[in-house]
Amino acid sequence: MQRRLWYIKNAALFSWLQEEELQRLASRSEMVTCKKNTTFYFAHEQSDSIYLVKQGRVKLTRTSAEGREVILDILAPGEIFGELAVTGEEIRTHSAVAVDDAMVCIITRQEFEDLLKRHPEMALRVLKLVGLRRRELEMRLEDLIYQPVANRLVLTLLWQARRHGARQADGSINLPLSQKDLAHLVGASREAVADQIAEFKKNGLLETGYRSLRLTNPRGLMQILTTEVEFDVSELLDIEASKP
Amino acid sequence: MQRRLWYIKNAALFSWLQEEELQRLASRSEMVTCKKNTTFYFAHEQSDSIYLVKQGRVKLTRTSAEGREVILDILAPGEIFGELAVTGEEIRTHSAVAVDDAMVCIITRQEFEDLLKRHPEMALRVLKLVGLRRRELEMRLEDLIYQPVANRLVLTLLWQARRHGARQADGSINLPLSQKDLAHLVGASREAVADQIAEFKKNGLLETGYRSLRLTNPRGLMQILTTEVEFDVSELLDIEASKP
DNA sequence: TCATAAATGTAGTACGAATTACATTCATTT
DNA sequence: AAATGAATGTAATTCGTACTACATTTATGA
Repeated sequence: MQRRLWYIKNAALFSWLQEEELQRLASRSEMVTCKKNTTFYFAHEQSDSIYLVKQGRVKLTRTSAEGREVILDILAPGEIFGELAVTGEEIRTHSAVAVDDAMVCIITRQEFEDLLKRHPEMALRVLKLVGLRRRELEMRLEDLIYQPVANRLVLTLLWQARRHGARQADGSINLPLSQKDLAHLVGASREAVADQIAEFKKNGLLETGYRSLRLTNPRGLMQILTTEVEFDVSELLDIEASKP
Repeated sequence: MQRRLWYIKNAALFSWLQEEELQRLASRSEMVTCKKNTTFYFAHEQSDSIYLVKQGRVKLTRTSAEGREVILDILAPGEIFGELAVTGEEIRTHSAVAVDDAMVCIITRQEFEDLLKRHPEMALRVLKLVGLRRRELEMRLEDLIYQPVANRLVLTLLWQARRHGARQADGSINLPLSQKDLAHLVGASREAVADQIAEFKKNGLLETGYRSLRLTNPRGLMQILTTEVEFDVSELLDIEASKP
């Protein structure tokens, strides 16, 4: 219970609430452990709860009838999902898979809606969240239409690096991602992604591991874009933004 | 002023407000005419207002640095856009073009935020709107990755038919859309779309006109999908759902 | 009303990326 | 510790669709 409180308090969406509300949420929420690689949130089920990631990473996916997967996002502790339940979504359109052993906190939609009623500011915050994710999607849609796999891959790598990358002392960034997941994030075949990775490796931009990558030269990866693409990606990599 | 009030009252997002609020909105909003094919809302500008379409159709687009266009949506009277301004968007990511001679109503973000504060329920409604559009985007993202142009085109035609199609007495549906716009909605080249249209025409599924299409057999178009795709699209065409 | 620009129709070519097919390496489990 | 399955690396082939290039039709406005 104390841990639950701690986790809720540390989620950006809830941190601003008064102690009393936090207590209430903590006491009314459910805490669940999810073993690595298990799906614990299923599309086509009733959209009746909101989830908060407490430990481990969680992969949000859409799976087509033919079994083809799109990864919408990979969430880190402190992030929430399932929030579409309060936007009129009756039936879930996503599934969620634990990428690592994970822990999530489940808040019923009812409870969350009550919270929204008590704190109108919360609706604003959820609105910002949904809006932000929508803008991200619009960007990906555009890239998907107009960018070749190489560019999309770079964008995805930098995006993921920013969200989950572990910065090493030497400036390289570790990314715990399989090529398959990467492909589903990029919207390309696993092989096409592997080919590109091999290419980048040859050019000294990254090193490969089992279910992981190591970006040894993130800045170099960025160059690939700026020569072929016109938009500003510097915000994707906010590392060492002010170096001599 | 009376007309402004009438228009606002007839927008789903505002219709539930009390007369007093409607009056207030009407008096504080600005009404603007936009000639056909003019852009009147620009990406990269400050996100400082919300728009309501009153007359004509409005095309919402994203344009890349290289000038490539994606059409996010085509709006009809009563629909709003620019609502991302209240989701933390500082700078607009869309542009808006009048497809026909159009009229729009402009509400400042400040005014809209005040409205949100006075009516917490409004935040919920905007949330639903943004959430709905996000879900639509996710669907398109998936289609873009896994569906060939033919299927995406059919889906787009049925989607647009539902939103803007003028049903004729004989059951056919008129779609006022150029092939170029269609291509930008589908996420394909103009030529690829033209080829598919020619194919559908040959099979008696539609007829072509200048800047317009006529779906003579919407149900037949749907068949194309159900044989090759697995998901349920019947909701896209809610016409004659209950026929003998 | 004629000129100009935009939209449409079609065909050929080129290219990117999916698909198919394995061989190899690595992790997990019993 | 061996066995099984997953992840990776790579190559050959096929396929879809973008690109290029016009010819034709239709609208628009000078």
